[in-house]
Amino acid sequence: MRSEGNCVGRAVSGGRCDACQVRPVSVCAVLDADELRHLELLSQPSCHLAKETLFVQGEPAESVYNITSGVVRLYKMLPDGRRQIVGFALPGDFLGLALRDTYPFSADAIEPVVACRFARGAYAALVDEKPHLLRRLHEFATHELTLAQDQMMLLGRRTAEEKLVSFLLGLRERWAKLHGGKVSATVQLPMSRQDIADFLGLTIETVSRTFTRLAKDRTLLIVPDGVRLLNLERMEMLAAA
Amino acid sequence: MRSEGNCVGRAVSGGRCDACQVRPVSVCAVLDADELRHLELLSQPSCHLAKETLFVQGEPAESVYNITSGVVRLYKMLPDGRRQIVGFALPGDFLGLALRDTYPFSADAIEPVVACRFARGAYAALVDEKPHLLRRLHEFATHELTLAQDQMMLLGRRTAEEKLVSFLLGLRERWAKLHGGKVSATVQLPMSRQDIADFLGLTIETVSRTFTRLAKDRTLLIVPDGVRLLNLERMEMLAAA
DNA sequence: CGAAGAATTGAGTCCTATCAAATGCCGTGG
DNA sequence: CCACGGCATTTGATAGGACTCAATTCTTCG
Repeated sequence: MRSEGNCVGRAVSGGRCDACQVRPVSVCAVLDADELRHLELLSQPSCHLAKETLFVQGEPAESVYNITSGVVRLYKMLPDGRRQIVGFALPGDFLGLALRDTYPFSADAIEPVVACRFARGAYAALVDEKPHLLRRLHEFATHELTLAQDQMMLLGRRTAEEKLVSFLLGLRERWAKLHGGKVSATVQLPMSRQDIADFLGLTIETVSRTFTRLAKDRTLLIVPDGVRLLNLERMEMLAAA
Repeated sequence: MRSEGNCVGRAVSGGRCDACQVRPVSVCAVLDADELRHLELLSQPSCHLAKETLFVQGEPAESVYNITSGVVRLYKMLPDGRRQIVGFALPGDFLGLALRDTYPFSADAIEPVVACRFARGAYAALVDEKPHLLRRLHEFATHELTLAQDQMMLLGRRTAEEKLVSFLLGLRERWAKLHGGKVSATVQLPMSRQDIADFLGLTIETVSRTFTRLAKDRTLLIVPDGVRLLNLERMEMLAAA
């Protein structure tokens, strides 16, 4: 039982690729004006409230999504309730890279999310006739794979403190790319402590304690909805170590 | 300092796609006879002794590889020596899916390995003119991504026993695919205990103790270079849990 | 047969998890 | 405006699973 994710009122996005803020960093960046017009015809704006589910692991993958704003958590669950977040999708990210028939993980909006939604079949057909689009999808997929392998290193071999610091630096990097390369000392954290814990393979208590310790160190400052990084050098040491 | 990986004597493989045992399960399965002949011209047989390094993380990616026999470990290291194995490449697997300019991880042969090696540039050029080959690479990449995400769940949220059992069942599945779907109760383990530990985010002692416990349980039997699964039902319970 | 590496086993410790309680935050409604 | 309730987060006390260090034992192979 969840909303279909249609935007209230008129189409907010999806019909307006030429004005799209995230196009340069998203899959669509490789399409020319003609192709964009074609894409617009296929796209449906899709808006989601915070905590709303976009799709559930194992369900038939009817749609693929291009996130235009907001953050989405992607996760897998074990039958006993243990959860592993496999990634956070930021604006510009694409959900459904595999174009497979069922979703390999669940996804829900962490904050209000706007996305371009496409019927998977139609999108796959477009990809079939546009090799450069396929090429782009492949680049995105292999980039995701690299991130996943880095995360394996993090989950398997790093301490709680290293995990948290690496996470913050990695997120900072991703926000910077979205903001035209401008890095900020403040890292926005729209996700909860529990989400962070489930991403890093820790408990919420350990995440909280580690934040507190780093704050006492003056390594960072906890601010509303984020952290301000005070000692970048030390953090980069910890993340590299 | 490592051998160039040229096979001793005449070309053993790489020039004989039509006789290739792993072609049906590998990337090349989508190529027709003409394309295979073209591919043969580009391919260079590449043989590697046990423990030999194929390539090192960060190096310029001169070659891509199609494994025809043997097992390769793929891993990342931290400056202080901690290691995370991000995957084991089996016959049919492709190394260099991303076609990027540097290798994102290191690779070495666990046992004697034979592979088809291609200059990355030439292979990329071929991919550019054969969209169905790109499509195939993309399928492989997204499959790898799914495996990586499953591994994230394993590393972040499973206990030592669950990790080991999931690993054994997963490997059994992969061997079965290679052997035409015939599953065997015995799982070959060409990798060392240390390799298994570094794949599962454990220490060698914990791996060893967990094996011993499962053997005392009569859940499995430790045999030379592998294990025989005695209580599949119990193992599947543990892996699902 | 003997050396070297791999694997196992044992004892003790530590990092992170667990359980529990207190505090902080925020939107609602009196 | 402020009290209240519900949820998120922090903090505290304790426990436990996996790690570390150390010593055998088992394999392999010259």
